[in-house]
Amino acid sequence: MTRAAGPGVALSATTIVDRALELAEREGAAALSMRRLGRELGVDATAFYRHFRDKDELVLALADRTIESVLDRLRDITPDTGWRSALRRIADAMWQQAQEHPVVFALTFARSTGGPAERQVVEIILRTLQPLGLGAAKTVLLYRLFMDTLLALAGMGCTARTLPPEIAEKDVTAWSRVYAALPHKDFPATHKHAPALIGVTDHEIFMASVDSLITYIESQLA
Amino acid sequence: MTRAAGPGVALSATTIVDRALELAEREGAAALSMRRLGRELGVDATAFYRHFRDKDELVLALADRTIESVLDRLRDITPDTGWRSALRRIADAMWQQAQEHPVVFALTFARSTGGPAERQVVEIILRTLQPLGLGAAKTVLLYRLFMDTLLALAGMGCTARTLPPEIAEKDVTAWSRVYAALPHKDFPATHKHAPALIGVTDHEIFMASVDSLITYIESQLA
DNA sequence: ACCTGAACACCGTTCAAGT
DNA sequence: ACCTGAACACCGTTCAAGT
Repeated sequence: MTRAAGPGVALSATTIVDRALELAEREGAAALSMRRLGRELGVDATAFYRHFRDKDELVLALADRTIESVLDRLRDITPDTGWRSALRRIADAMWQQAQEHPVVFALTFARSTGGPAERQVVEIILRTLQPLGLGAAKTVLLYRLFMDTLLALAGMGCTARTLPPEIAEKDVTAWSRVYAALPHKDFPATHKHAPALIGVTDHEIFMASVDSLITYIESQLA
Repeated sequence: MTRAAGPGVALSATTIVDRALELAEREGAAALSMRRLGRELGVDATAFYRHFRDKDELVLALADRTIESVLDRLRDITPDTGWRSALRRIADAMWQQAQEHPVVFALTFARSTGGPAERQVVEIILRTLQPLGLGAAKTVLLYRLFMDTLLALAGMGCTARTLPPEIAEKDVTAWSRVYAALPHKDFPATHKHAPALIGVTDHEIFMASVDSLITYIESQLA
């Protein structure tokens, strides 16, 4: 019989999320189709609809699953952890999530799952900012600034890194092909800085952003 | 005859970009299909392939087209414009681009077009940062930090705003439905701040980010 | 030189039928 | 209660044929 995902393993939401996560990260977002996932699970493509309303619900479930590992990395943050270290640990955990699950991160960084893991992460970050005594309006603005900036930066990086191979190639080489070749005459600044620009890594930028955000929050304390 | 896009208007790359841009922004990314675009232009879906290699090349052409209006808004920046005002004008122009062409912005903010408009914008921003005398390494890092942060923030916003209607609805209401309803007992910080969090706008965040980036660049001058 | 249209190999999703 | 499989309404792209 070819019905189940394995001997004695009944199809369930958890099994589907497990396999879908592995499939997406292994073969890219394009491979995350119902027919492909059904093959992976040994069931018909449409069996899926007994467990999820639609594909988007699965994608959000994948996101919440990857947020669980973020949550694990934040467990040792206590009320005694300084807010700077706490924010750095949160940023680190987001960066790691993006590196480990770039396909799902690219698919969902602009979304809200509303799931259990996401809720807990939100609570932890708000608890970090709350004691700064900035007042409600400033606290929520800085929360959004911090979260949105880092989610967006990491998400943009994952989007670029997980483009279909042919397209990714073209994009990555845009700087070395076109920008490095621009003439000094009309593009003096680009001509001068293109070589160095190619060398800047996403991680450097992300870390500079964390520094910049922490500096900005400090400036708001006065 | 139904061959041409209009009386005397032959099919050309420019005509295709015009119509595709209008179609995408009017009806969303899902409407930007070859068959739909062909109908719009009054030609067969596959006539397109006489003018572009593939759909991705069209998408990048749409991006470069929307960057032209950014360029127009930066024309009055001169060597005499202070770097702070210049960066603010650049940020404003990017924000406007995102508001006017959210669908194309969402599709391409993580990409490099390598096109003529993009090249000129890059040159203008590098010319703004170059005179600060930060040295090559710091100049390129701050260039990437400034550009990537603002592109990513605006792009994430456009992605959220241009989701298919059913999905967008679910996402937008996640905060008001789930977060505002979390109990004080387990989620005291979220319970307290959820109402205010719902009210923070993308534009406030974007402007706070511009402030934060300029402050950070200032701190690097010392 | 450029466009057509059939065709290929895919999508997400619905629904009646099976067990 | 859950899964199957045909079917529907789509995709992007290729290629031989038309003009």
